[in-house]
Amino acid sequence: MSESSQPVRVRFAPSPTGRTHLGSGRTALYNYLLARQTGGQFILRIEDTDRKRYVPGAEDELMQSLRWLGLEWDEGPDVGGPYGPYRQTERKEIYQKYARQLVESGHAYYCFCPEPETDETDEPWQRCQHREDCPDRDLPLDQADARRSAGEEHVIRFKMPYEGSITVTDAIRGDICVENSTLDDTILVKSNGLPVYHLAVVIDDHLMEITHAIRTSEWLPTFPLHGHIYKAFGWDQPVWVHPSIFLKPDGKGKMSKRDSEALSEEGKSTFLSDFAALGYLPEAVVNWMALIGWSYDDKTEFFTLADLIEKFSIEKLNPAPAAINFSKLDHFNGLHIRELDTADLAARIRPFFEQAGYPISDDEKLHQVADVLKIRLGSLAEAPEKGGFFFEEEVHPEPESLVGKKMTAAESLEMAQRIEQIIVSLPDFSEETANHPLRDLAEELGLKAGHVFGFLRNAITAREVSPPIFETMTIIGREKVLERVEKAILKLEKIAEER
RNA sequence: GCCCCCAUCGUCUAGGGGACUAGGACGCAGCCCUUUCAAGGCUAAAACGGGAGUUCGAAUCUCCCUGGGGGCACCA
Repeated sequence: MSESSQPVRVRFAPSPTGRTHLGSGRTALYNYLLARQTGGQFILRIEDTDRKRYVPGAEDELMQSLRWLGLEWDEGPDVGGPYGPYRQTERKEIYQKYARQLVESGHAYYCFCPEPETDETDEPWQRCQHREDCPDRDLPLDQADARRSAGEEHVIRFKMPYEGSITVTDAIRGDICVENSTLDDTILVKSNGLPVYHLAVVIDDHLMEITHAIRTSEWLPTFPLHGHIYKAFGWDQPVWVHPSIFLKPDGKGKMSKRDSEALSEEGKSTFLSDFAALGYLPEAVVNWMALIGWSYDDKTEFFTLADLIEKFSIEKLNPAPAAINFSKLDHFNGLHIRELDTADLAARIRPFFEQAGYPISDDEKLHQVADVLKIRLGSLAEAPEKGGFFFEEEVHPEPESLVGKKMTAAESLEMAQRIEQIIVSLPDFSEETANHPLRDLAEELGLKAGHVFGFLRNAITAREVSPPIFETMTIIGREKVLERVEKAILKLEKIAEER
């Protein structure tokens, strides 16, 4: 509770180049938590300066995903705010003005070198690194301006000092010192006039008065460059925080497109917009991803968003890369499902039943089903599979499943008939009234209670596993129970005859 | 190849010189509960990468090695 008790201004700044990933979700989450914890602002900024990779619709998908997680932003392209515009392509003039300032102060230069052939060098490090070999690096500004106004194509490059070193500071790693000789004259403004990330991020963070910049450790290699740009402008830097990246479940490298595709084939995903359909609660996803690279103490793992807002701290961020673990997500999903109140759960499983072809008309029944399913659901998507029979008009058990273990069909038939009699004869049908008579029946016939209940389970649900049979029968109702038991008896009669 | 980051059970982690016979969680195995399945409870197996230092004392500090990860675009 040191620096973070002052209201922060943080931003989540994705580029709309594809679907939103789990890793982005976590970065957004951490930003959000810090903002809410300190009463500061959470800003959404769209970094869309790469027109080639721009994907229409990505921005909508992104915003929907963040809102699904519950991460509402205070300023952004759709909600506006006093520091807009919040879409970088709409800030082009701003960048050009500051880039020019950098050139005039001698920290950057116009470079007229043609773009190198996109030669098929597989190794990125073999490409032109553009340092001493650039003839334009020390071109007098008036000459450069003349060539520009003559329409000559150019970019603006940062003029990296040949000597010396720079130290930048990451909140979770400490100081990072790099020799300038290992750095490049990186392009700041492309020939189309749009800035690259390195320039835009510095200018925007400064102008938007960002106090804490949280981004993944992929940015560590270019962090020193950003330090140089800040220095060139003479601006103060925000507190930099670089949570480490997520590794694939096997811990070998970060997720690639191929990996994502492989995951979706096993019914998993790292795309935020997939989790809802897979039956995951946003509460669980939030809990899960918060804990990949961050921890609170040595025992607490269950967190709501509100808990996280209260407990999150930069100090407890782990600098090491972390593998994602889907079984842990399943675990958290189960925990959060069980935390839901029944009406809430009912509302959340309803679409899954409907999508599976079970039209739900009886709200009271849905509520009862939700109640009984609550401790059995690892995911909302399992609801139809585990409770679909509650909504089926008829059920079709395998005849053989009605024959008890180590019992003959005739014995099973007799048992079934006696069960039916009991259910019919009861003045009032409930667990209290039916339990003992049914158990007594088992004893009388020299059977185990499991035989009786097993038969009922198969007859009524047409499956081997179900919620406890009395709860199940109560929901289905005595009338329907009897109907299904009678049908089961018919099947048993048939089997018994054939033998 | 060059630069940067990192290093505790299979995985996520607690730990920041003595409280460590290294704790928790997931998963896994067993047991209990039990009409099935779960949920819940209990138990087990499971880790400080290696080597030098510093220190009375190192999982904790330093260095080297090894290993892992990231980056090296007119992408972010």
